[in-house]
Amino acid sequence: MDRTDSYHHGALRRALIETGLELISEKGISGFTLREVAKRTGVSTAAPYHHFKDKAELLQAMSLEGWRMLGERFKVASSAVETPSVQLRAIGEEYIRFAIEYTPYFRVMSRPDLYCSEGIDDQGEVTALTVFEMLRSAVAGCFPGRKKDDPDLQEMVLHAWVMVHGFSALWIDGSIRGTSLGELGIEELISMLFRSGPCIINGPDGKVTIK
Amino acid sequence: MDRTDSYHHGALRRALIETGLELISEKGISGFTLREVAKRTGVSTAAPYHHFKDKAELLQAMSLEGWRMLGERFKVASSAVETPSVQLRAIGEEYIRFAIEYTPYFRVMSRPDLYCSEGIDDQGEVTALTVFEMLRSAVAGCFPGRKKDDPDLQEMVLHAWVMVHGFSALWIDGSIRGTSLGELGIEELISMLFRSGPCIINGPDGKVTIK
DNA sequence: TTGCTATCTTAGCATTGTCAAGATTGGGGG
DNA sequence: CCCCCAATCTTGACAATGCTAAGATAGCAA
Repeated sequence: MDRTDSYHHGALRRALIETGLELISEKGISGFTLREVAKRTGVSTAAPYHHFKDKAELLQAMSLEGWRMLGERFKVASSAVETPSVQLRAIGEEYIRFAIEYTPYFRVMSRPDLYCSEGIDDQGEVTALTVFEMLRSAVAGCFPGRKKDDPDLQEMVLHAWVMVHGFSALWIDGSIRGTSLGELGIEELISMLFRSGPCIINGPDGKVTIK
Repeated sequence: MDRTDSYHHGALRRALIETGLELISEKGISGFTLREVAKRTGVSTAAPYHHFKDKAELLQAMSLEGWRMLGERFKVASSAVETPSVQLRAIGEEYIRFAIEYTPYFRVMSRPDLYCSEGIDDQGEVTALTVFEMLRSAVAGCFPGRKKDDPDLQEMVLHAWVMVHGFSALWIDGSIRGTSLGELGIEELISMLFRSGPCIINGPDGKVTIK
């Protein structure tokens, strides 16, 4: 075998990340193996350790890249000159479409337990926080004049985040497909998610009404 | 060592499930190891294989038990003689509180990839579906007279599910704690989640308004 | 007691994460 | 032009893990 194949001249790091994502795409997170990644990339078992401290650090690198990509998408969606609420919706959709289109990234990003040892000053966290901030400011744009800690604003952020994340997680795990909702197409489900038809309204005093 | 200790006389299965949940509670899913479970239960490495085909089957058993428990909770919440919308909210809260109180169960339940090989006729699926059906009928109770495939009804089911699941997932992973929302207490967040303050309304034609 | 069945153990193999020590590469200084 | 050095990669090994085959042991029944 030609030995120069196994010399990536500084590009191994990149190659490992990409191969890793492919592997996850094929076999899921539990099928993600450092040795397999190395083998597929054409290097020895120990080669990855010259670029990543351990398996967790590779995963963290992939996650970090994912957050950066999602951040970029958010930025593009926000920069479109439209009303704030349209931007917010675009951002929400972006979250979901990212999860579907770049599922391996999303899978890693949603498993902080795999690479945040004590979760303190993880750089991935920072990027995730950045993305969260973008969502938050998108919501804030819809409510000009409200302070940062306005309850209504926080509520909207929570709602938005929880919805897009919940949907993404359930969808890529195939949980939705198994139910009666699975008969609907993905596009239909997405637009359904952002629609506001009848709605249960829970008053602060526990009073509940239906609009 | 007293040998009779290692003989569980038919109760090993139970013991393995419980020890397994403890392990997950301590070290998370990635720290869940058949050998460690066996050791903690006081049996040999191979003992679990007389009760479960493999690691996946143990996880499936735990998941199944979790879904049953959640189903029970749903039933209790539903049986309270109140208005349907109050019941629906109770069920939603139940989902979240279950995830918080029985986190190890919830972690397994949200990882179907770990025990659904080809996901076809998994018995765990069935129980999960049962629970989904309970949620769906709770929503349906709020809209009497609507057919099962009524779009509004489906929309509400989707909203409800996605919200409680999204919140639960983000919360137990600690993702919320890292953000500005993390300053709020869990009770505050939960009631915030079920409140309906201002709301972005996306018309079917793409028109967006804020209420 | 004797033998049967359910249950558990011992021993071992393949895979994986990780590390130590050595080999290989390519570019820069002589 | 050649040789050396730092970066990069490999070999070989160990411990932990999932899993299996073969044998041992417990408790029950006749």
